[in-house]
Amino acid sequence: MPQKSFIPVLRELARAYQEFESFSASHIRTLGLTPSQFDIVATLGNTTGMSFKELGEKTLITKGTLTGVVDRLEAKSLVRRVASPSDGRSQTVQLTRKGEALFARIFPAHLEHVAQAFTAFSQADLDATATTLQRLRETLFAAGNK
Amino acid sequence: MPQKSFIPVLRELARAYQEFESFSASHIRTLGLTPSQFDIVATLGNTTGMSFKELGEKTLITKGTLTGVVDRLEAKSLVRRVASPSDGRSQTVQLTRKGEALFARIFPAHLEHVAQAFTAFSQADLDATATTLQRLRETLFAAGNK
DNA sequence: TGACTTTAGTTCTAGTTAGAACTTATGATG
DNA sequence: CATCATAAGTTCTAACTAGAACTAAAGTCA
Repeated sequence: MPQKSFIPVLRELARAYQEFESFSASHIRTLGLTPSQFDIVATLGNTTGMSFKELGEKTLITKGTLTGVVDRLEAKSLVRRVASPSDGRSQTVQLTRKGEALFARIFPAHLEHVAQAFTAFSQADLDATATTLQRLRETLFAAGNK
Repeated sequence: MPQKSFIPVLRELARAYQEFESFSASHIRTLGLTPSQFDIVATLGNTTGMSFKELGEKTLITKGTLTGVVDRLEAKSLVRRVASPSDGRSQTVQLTRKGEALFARIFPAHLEHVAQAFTAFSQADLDATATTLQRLRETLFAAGNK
């Protein structure tokens, strides 16, 4: 490994991520949700629901946190918990009618908002960037699990 | 902007960042600090101290949060607040003797830990990745401020 | 079947987080 | 100099966060 040249990579990774987060979050808040709540609604949209486990894997929210986020969405009548028929430990989380309506209204709007950030990127740029990030992620994953 | 091809970029960005965070944070916790506390100690190391404003810019921690993090480091006697002589509103945050000793002990150790994640990257890879991330960050920044 | 282990989700804790309102000090402008 | 706007930190609130301990339900295997 060459000296400490990985430090700029980490600095830029953190800055890029936080720049995106703040850009995205400020729009999401105007839609009446927190970023985590939006993630859950967006993930459940156009599905028949999924378990906490699956929802956590897709949104990168750990299970302890997820319980609370789903609680608050349930309090807003946007999602519901349904006991799994096949597994007595498992809950299926689904959008309610109201949740589906919200999803239909805000998800395209948010995508449109985020898309504006990428007007300067060509298709080739996007592909190359995704590939670079994927390699970085895989490297970090391997390091964390060895 | 070409369709929705920016979505994989965002997914990989979030996953890479979180992978790094969890890899880094689990090591930091074994050293007795939280990630935010470590960031502050690492930023203050080998300096004569800096204001909350400067500390916030370097660590990406917003001022409201920073007050609490510094409070807890002060409670551990790792940093101290010193009133700025030139600006009555400003506080300078410095490592104490104990904070400097901690910095000297854990900062190199953590760098070493993180370096292990990058053994598969050549110098050219690192440079290219940093450049890609920098461009992404600048694009997102421009979008957030227009 | 019975004992053991694993898994799904909840609960609890300490800490972080952003944003907004607030206090005090500084700077700018007439 | 007086007024007004800006800037630095603090405080407050609601929510998220990871991790660890816990409960209950499956799965494993002898």
